[in-house]
Amino acid sequence: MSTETQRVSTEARRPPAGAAVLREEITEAIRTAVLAELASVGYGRLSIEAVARRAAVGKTAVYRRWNSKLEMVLEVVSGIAGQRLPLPDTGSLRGDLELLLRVAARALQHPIASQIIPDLLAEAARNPQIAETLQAALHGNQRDVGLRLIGRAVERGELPAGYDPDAAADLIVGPLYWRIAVARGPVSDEYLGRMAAATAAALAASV
Amino acid sequence: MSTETQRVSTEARRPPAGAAVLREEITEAIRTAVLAELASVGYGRLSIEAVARRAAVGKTAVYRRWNSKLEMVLEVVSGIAGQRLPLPDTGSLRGDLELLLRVAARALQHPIASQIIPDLLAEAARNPQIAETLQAALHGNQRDVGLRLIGRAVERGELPAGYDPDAAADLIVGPLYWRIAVARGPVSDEYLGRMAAATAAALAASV
DNA sequence: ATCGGACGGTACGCTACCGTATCGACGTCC
DNA sequence: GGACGTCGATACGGTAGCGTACCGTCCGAT
Repeated sequence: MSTETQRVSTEARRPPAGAAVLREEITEAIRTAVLAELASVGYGRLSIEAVARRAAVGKTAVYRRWNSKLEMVLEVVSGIAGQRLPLPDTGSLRGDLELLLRVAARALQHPIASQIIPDLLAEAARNPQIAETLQAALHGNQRDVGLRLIGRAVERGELPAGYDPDAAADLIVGPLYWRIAVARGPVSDEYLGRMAAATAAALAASV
Repeated sequence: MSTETQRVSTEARRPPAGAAVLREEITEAIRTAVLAELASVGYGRLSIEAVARRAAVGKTAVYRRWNSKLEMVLEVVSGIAGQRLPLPDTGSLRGDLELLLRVAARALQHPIASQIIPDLLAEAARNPQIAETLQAALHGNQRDVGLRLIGRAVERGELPAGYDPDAAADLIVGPLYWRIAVARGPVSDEYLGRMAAATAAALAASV
């Protein structure tokens, strides 16, 4: 029920017999509209009608793809948030951190993302479905990255073994998220550098 | 316009001539209802009618106090978030941090706060009025606390002078906020202790 | 050439809120 | 006792969105 989004076709879906498939261009227009609408009014106020209006599409076209606002939003955001980001080995914990922070900062500073992410995170506190989806898409990803990063540092001898990956993630992502999505302060290169140094020290100290 | 919330009486308001004042018990019932409603549906979906229903009060009573949902919410939340929290000097940076984290954790873990705060922060990204209010009430407060805390540490010689208070606030509040309000992980005493140690190290390293 | 299905558009009845107005009941001050 | 203002309650017309059911059109597969 939660994974089955009616009959979305990212590509496939064989035409049953006659013809006519859901047109991908229209699906894409709707996806874009969902994101724009999410950014401008948030999940709570998002309405199917407004999405259809913005996509310049009939309500019918939307309901043909998803049964509800929740289904629609889940499919759209998980498609985006599920992308894994590679994290090359820079040779040092400090370097890995700085790179990670830089990549994360770029992503978080995207105007649409910086509106949608806090909104969905807040909504996740009320809606288990959303929480689950974000958990799978975002946190899972971040935890993996954190684990890899720490694993390397342990191998290099920069950190002792036996680490709590969740606590590490808090230390790594927390300050940046606060800075960008909450306090909404400026994020300079120099700031990211200091942040990386601070985080490296924090990780080393939190055994 | 933004500071004048119609004619709210926290206490005063002299009866003009005849008599009959807005009854404080009712104002209080509405305030409670606003918070409960904010927690359960968020600012976006919050409706005056639902607030009145929950407070077991006529819509009239609400409109008599505030002209709009925005005014109402701003007055209610700033009344709560504006409370300054004292921060006794424990004698060491590490101790001050641990105490601060403990107090903040208690506040953030309150079930109503943990629903409302992320919601309003997300909404603040769209609504300048809300952003301004939260800025004044929350961040101002936190920055002050951070400044005091760092000032003491500098006096003690635990930290070098010339600190960016905003960056310090990111390091102090960020991880905890992420842990509680976003990742929603458990927060044990032991966790807070490790966090305080990590943050102290981070502060020392981020010159 | 025919058929099937997705398309935009429109209309439907229904519900929820909006913000305002008006009502009688009650308390409080003059 | 009279005046006044708040109280809950109810009703008002207006707007918005819901989810469904139809149109007639277009297009690709048979």
